[in-house]
Amino acid sequence: MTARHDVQQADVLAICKSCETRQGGLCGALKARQLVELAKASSRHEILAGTELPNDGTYSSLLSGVVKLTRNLSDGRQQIVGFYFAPDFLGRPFEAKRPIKTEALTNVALCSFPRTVIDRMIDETPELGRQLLRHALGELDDARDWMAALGRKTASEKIASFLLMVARNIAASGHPGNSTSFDLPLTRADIADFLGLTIETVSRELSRLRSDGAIRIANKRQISLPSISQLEQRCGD
Amino acid sequence: MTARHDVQQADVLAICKSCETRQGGLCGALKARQLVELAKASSRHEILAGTELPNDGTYSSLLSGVVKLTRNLSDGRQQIVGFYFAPDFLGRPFEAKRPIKTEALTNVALCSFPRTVIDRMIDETPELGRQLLRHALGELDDARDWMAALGRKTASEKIASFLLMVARNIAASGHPGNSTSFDLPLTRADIADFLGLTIETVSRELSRLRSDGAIRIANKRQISLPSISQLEQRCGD
DNA sequence: CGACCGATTGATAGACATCAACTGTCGTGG
DNA sequence: CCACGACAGTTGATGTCTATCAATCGGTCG
Repeated sequence: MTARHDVQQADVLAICKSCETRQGGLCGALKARQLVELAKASSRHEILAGTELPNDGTYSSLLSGVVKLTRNLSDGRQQIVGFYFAPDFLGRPFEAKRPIKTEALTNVALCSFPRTVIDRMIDETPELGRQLLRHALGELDDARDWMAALGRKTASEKIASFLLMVARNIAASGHPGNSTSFDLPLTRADIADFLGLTIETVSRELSRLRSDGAIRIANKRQISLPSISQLEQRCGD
Repeated sequence: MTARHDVQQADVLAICKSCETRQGGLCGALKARQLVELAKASSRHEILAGTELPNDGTYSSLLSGVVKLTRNLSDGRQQIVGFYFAPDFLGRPFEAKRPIKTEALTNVALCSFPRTVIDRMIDETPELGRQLLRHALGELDDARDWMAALGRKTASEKIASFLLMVARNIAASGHPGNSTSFDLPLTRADIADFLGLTIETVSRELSRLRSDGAIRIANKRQISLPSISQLEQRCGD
């Protein structure tokens, strides 16, 4: 964790520049003066894979890595209810109705902001509040998409949809448009907990997709999608 | 639909008073002057059961009735991804990533506001934007709760959870604390589409709950829950 | 090396879906 | 008034998808 009270305005702007553009405009809603103020109040964190993120009210930009949100039933059954991929934005103002655990799937780098600073800026800049609302609604859309998948898709459609979702979020750019490859940041158990399946079913369906030629698998975690459009056929929607 | 350009300030405040308190403070965030302005721009609508609600950007208070949100897969499979019960607040700024259909399950009464008026008031009153964000996050919590149910609960747990959810939202008040009764505003097909089951399974599980004494059913749609706490045991969480 | 963990694969079981028959209710029209 | 069909719902017989139980494999770490 690195404080930044010493940085100069020019430095700050340089630091923010790289993620500002990628963040879908969250910081982009701010005036330069506010950006400087925010950056000065920000702090960087590195979090190891497997660590639970504190659930205080702070907001963070996810600079790198993948984070999962899980909800548990009383007897230990687990459901992953969401992911964050860099460069996404984490943070939950107001407390949730139900406990949700936030955990790093990979090593993670965060740029965190105290809640008080953001809250004050919302008052000064309604556009920032609008961005937060837009972001929350985007998460809501995602959750509802996965509700449809969990309720109505077959195991194999779930897997196909899941692989495409991951690919869209972390696939290395520079691939020809209709194919891609990436490292899965999840274990089979995590995939199962996300898709409402067992690890055995996940494994079987991945194997089937592989033998069908729809995907290639190297070393368990490295996935290639030779034809994205072909995989989309298998999604059910 | 009734325009209200003629009403006086005192009338407006009287009209709003009854729902303002119930709405979890959405209009409560407004100053009296704004409330008057908003009420003057508002219009009442009555919508028949089974009708699809227009997906323009307008916001509405749901004064009475029940509304469902559905998402469809390409081959006709359907998933209900949310409900609105009076007195809730409907309205989606920014367009959704995926098409979602909004439909009245019962006859519905709405008090609608043009988007432009609300948007301007957000600029004037950041607290209103905060309320909208809080509301969206509440919907997100609900969606994630149902993700866990869809992915990890058994059919019978899903039914129990569903009945409790409906009861909490529409049960007539005045019941002794641990029992309640209500009319289901949904068909078995709707319940199935919400819980990711078939109508036959829904019917069977309802019958089983009835023969277990956990619920009583009169005329297919009138449900009594003799013991809420006993039903909560059957929810899995 | 042995223990452990993630993953794969096989055999079997079970929960829920599918197919089908039937009931009761309602509205329509002869 | 009753016949008729349409529709919501229930219940039974059977099928199938995915879970469960179990064995095995490869990699990693102490």
